[in-house]
Amino acid sequence: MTLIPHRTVASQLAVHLRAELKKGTWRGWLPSERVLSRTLQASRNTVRAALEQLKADGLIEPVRGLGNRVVGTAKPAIVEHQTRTVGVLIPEPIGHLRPLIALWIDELKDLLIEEGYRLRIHEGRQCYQTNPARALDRLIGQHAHSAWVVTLSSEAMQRWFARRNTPCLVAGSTYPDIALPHYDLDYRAICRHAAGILLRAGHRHLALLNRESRRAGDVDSERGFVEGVSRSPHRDATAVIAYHRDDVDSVARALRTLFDQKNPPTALVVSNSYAYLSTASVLAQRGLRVPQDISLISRDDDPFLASLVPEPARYRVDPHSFAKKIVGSLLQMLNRSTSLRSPAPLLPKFAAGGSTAPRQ
Amino acid sequence: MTLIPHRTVASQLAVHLRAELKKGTWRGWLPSERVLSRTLQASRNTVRAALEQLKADGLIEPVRGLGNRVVGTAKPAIVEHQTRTVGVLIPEPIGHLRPLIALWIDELKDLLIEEGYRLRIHEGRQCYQTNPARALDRLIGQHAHSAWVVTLSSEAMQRWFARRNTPCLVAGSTYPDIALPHYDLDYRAICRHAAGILLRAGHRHLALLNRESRRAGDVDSERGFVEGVSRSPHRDATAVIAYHRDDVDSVARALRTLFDQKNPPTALVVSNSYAYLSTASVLAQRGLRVPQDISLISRDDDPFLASLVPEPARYRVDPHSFAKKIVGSLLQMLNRSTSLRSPAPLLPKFAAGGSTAPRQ
DNA sequence: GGGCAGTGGATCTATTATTGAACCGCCAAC
DNA sequence: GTTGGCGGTTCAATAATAGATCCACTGCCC
Repeated sequence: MTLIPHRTVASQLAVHLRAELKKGTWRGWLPSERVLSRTLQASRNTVRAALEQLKADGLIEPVRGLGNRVVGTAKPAIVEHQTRTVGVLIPEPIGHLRPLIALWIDELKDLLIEEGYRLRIHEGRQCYQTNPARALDRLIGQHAHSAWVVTLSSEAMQRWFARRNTPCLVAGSTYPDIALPHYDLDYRAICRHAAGILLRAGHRHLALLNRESRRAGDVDSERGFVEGVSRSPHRDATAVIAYHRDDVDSVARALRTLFDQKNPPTALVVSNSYAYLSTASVLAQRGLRVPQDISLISRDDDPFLASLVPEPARYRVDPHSFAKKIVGSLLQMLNRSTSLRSPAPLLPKFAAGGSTAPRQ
Repeated sequence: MTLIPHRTVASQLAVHLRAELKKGTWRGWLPSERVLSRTLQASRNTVRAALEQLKADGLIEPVRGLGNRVVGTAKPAIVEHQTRTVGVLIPEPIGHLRPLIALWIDELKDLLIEEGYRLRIHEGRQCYQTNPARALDRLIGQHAHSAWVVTLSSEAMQRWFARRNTPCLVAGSTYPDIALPHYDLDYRAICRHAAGILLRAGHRHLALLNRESRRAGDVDSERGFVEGVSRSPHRDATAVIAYHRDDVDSVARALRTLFDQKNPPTALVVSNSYAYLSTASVLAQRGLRVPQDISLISRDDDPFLASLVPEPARYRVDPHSFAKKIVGSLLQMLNRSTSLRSPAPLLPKFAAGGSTAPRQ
């Protein structure tokens, strides 16, 4: 599999070269890249990719016009015997997270074990507060992981990690001007699409039920949702956004404010599958029926949604492929093969379900 | 460095598979190509390319419709328990299981790694059919695990394992005359308790929505439920049991037969949290309100239930302590220190929630 | 006997790694 | 200064791989 770096030719060459260096085959300067390319039976590009890894480890130092100088031989031993663990930062006990998140973290654990890494889960509620610096300092200082995977991260957390050179992968979206490697769903496109679906079904008063905390993904959602409505040909279409926290009551409150107004929405996009459950049951208590009285779309997926009647229209994600992308980026980062580009965000497939209907 | 492409993934896999074959990891038949592709993290095409090399070496012999047969019957290597792995047998992909089950399997994985064991998850739908002997023969024969953990097991499966001396722990209840070590919740006590709660609230027509498959835990539930009603001082109390499968439609059908009869129940115990979701939403569609029109209790717990309005009355379980019990029994079994007694079944705490009300 | 789920066999497309070849600016030596 | 070799960069073509979809075959269950 090409995503796993050590299976690529470049990484195999890097391993080989590291061994040769350690043996002391070359002192002073490496053979030129063109020569290496010939002796190692690989193209110069591939050799260069391998050399890049050695450079990142501080073993060699390329000098323009001269060659690759051998620098230090002490380092690699330390690199080898490093802990080889990866930390995952989550805000709550894993049992409280959404099942889909638990699933991909689980997959990530398996994939990393296969690669010789152990995954350590850190439930650090303090790191998710408004000023996380102290908590993060302590946590990251205490645990010498090879890399960190940060889930559900706040802007302050992302800024903190961006300032350090701790290897860090954001599982989720990043805020506009933060240059951290990240991987997430394309929430902007999702919500734009959801708005389009509802508008085409004849709805004109749409609402987005969004998390109050405004994580990057939520901001993107909002942006996409508003775009979807404002760029539509329907000039009479309106978009309202209501905010909720993670508890049931706040969802109920948000719904009350939405539906107690004069011109209540006829279609709702819910940004979170737990909130979808709350929404569906609160609407049922108010005597509103899905989809006859109101159409619902869930932005997030979770296995339990399949047990609802009607089945929620939602954007389906495969936790396995999500975990694979994450682990791919992670290993790339751990092997320092190249400077990491964030993979393109994932655009999940829309499953129509039965929770939307044309406006009556 | 040879010119033979040692560097392609396919060739690396071939090397790896050759080594595994020599070790005697698989006897008789190789795992199916699709399974190999998953465990080896490579596409089936690549796996097939690797298998082709083994075939050319005469190590395996593919049989259409059956699998890849191991030919070179060198010798049953004596490396029996060097593997130090534990197999978990589940009927569906882990993402389809209830989150709570996924959670304790996850915990189990962590705890076992700490003990030096690897957990291998086997999704064997065939092993859950009416006659699982063949599928089990093949699965258990193929994988030389130190022990097996069997979840959601049928009676036939338990009998199969009881006849062997394969170390096996049943995660769940056992059928009456089967002497396998097991650990589960005390479903009999739970359902007896649930019936008592509803009777004390004035309900007289109770129903239990139970799984059709009648696993041991479901049988216990039924027994406890009937006991709870029949032993009550209320002579006019009746207990009905309706059966459903694991799909939403069958739950809807079961509910229809319950509520279309002349004297419908006013209180319902649902044996499964997914079925609880289906039940709640079907009732909402019929215009019945919880708890005003009907009281509900969920026998099983799952995190997502907390997002429902009203919050379901249910029996709460801590997946961590459940996993610890399982791993405790398992390690006792693996170390063969003493003959294993099954730990006492767990009686979880009742959380009242808001889904029950006195009969109007 | 038919339906069904699982198997290897085969094929297709999209993505990615790798190749092989340009060209650039830099360096030291002639 | 010129020259040839060096690393740095880019590019298009190619090979490997992933991932999906069919097929024919097998055995089990109904």
